[in-house]
Amino acid sequence: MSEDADVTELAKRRGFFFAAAEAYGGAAGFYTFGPEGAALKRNVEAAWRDRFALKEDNEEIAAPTIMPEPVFEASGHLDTFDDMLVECPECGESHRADHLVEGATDLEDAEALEPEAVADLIAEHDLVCPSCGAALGGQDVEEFNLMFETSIGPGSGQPGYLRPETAQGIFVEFPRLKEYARGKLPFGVTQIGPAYRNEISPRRGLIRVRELTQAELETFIDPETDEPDLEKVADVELRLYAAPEQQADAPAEEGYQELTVREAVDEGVVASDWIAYYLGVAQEWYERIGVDTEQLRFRQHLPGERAHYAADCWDAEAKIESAGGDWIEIAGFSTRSDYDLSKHAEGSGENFTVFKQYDEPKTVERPSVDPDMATLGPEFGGDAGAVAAALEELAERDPDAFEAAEVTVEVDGETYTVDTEVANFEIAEETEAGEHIVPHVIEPSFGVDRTVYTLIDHGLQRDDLGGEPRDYLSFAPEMAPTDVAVFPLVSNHEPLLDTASEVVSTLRAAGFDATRDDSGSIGRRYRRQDEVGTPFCVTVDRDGLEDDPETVTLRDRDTGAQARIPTDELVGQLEALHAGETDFESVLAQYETVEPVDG
RNA sequence: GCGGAUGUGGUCCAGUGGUAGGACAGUAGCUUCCCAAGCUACCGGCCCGGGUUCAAUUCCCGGCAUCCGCACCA
Repeated sequence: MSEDADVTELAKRRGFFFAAAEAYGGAAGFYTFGPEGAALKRNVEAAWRDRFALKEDNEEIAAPTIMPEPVFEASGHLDTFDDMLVECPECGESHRADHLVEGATDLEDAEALEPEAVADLIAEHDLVCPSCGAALGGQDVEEFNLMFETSIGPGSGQPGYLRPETAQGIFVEFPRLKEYARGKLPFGVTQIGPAYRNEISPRRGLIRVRELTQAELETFIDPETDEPDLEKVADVELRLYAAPEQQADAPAEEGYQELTVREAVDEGVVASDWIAYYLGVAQEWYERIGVDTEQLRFRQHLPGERAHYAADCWDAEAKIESAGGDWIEIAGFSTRSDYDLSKHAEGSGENFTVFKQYDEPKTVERPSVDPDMATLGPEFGGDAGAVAAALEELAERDPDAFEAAEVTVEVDGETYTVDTEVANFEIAEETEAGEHIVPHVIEPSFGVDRTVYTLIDHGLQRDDLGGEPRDYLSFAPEMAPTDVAVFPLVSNHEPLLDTASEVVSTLRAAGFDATRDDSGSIGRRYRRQDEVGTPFCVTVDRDGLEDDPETVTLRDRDTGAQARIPTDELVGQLEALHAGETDFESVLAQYETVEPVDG
């Protein structure tokens, strides 16, 4: 992170990201990732997949981005994604109409009303503009649905929406996913992909966009028995900014609590063990991918801030210098309870439960009747069915009634008397092996684009090297768009060109994303790679060709230091560096170093 | 959506009622054996639409986009 370097300018010039469809004037809130940015994003996604799917033993799916309307009716997005705004005729400010009404009346869910009804309420209660005090009565209440609507199929078709979060694609498929998990909790399902929000006013480049990439994990648990393996992250240090501290009238820094995951749980700062667990996993992951942990914190949502589904929620926030030093949300960790699965069960009528086996089967006595319809039919005619049903109901409610010789039931005000024998009453012993429960959901949800932006912002450095200022991106080797660049020291000497080509081929065969550059001076080529964050450069020079065995120089991006290493040891060293098994210090200690010449 | 500012080669900027220049970047060549060197040449631009005008990149209107503030950000 560097104050005078411009992230947006670098991103455009070097192909990280830029406004989409600029040739046609563009559309706000849409960005294209250029070659460097797309590679960086791929690496972020791969690292996330490795940590949150592979290492956690969760399964990844790929659901459609468009779903039919009932999905979002059930999920609550159709209602709560609708913001009702009213504009002040005097000062022109817009306010949440539903919030104004809720503040002035007993209504708690004004959002569920029609806009016209809300406008009427505003007039009825003589509500005024909170900013300037002008009367708002008679102003139109406008509705903004933040979901992109489309229609499925020809003609008027079936209404559908682009998903506002990837999560719903997991929730609606729960009946299948639980089968795949063989009905056993806990299990987790991940998804990485785009989500769409028709923001009223996209701003600040990549930070608020209309199409974003989410990486989400839905962990399905039995809230009564399932515990996370807290030990794995118990000692990870977190910077926590809890709700009470945010409400205190003090600078943010004073409200921070630096606690380990274990301490956060023991002291009750983070109420849910599951959330604490994922905060720890996330902290480690952020360190791994190169987020500056000095610019990272976990902030608890204030009670009024939570999403419609969330019981408790913490955000990971990164401080972004290029966004004016603001803290921006880069991930959210929510306890969604059984909200989503219950809503989809209700909306679809399908089974969104899992069967929870008891440790010991329970034996219960269940009274039942099996009325002899051959007797009841002739006796009561068309009412026989209803009488049978009434007997069943009576058996559950009052089994003792069947101890008499006759039982009486009432159907539609009429009393029927039945011989107890005809009812075939008995008390059966039934064994219950378990019960059907709706799992609860713990959701870590990451914004991939914002993470990419954070890596660029935190990684961008400016220093002096060789007596000249330079900008470079200090990406972790695992994240860098290009793994290694190979240069012939000069471009007018055939053997150097040939050897450089061979080295590139060898590196590519070993799985590296290697690039080659022989245009311009060696210094210029180093700077080009520095600016896109390539961690290592290999230079083929004439001295090296004369060595036995042949050598090349290997340069470290951050320091410019160089080691002369045998060409056939290059792949091994780079693999170790890339995997974080060694660092450049060790490489320098192991080989002859090359003194850079200033100027 | 409101208010303000802005929109000129790839990038950052200057400038003009008679269609425009710099710096950096890029390409080719020469040079060059380790950190944005030099020389030569080249490539490349007035956001879009309408209006005023003999003539608009310039002035006016509208649109789109970007930045800042307000609101919004489930």
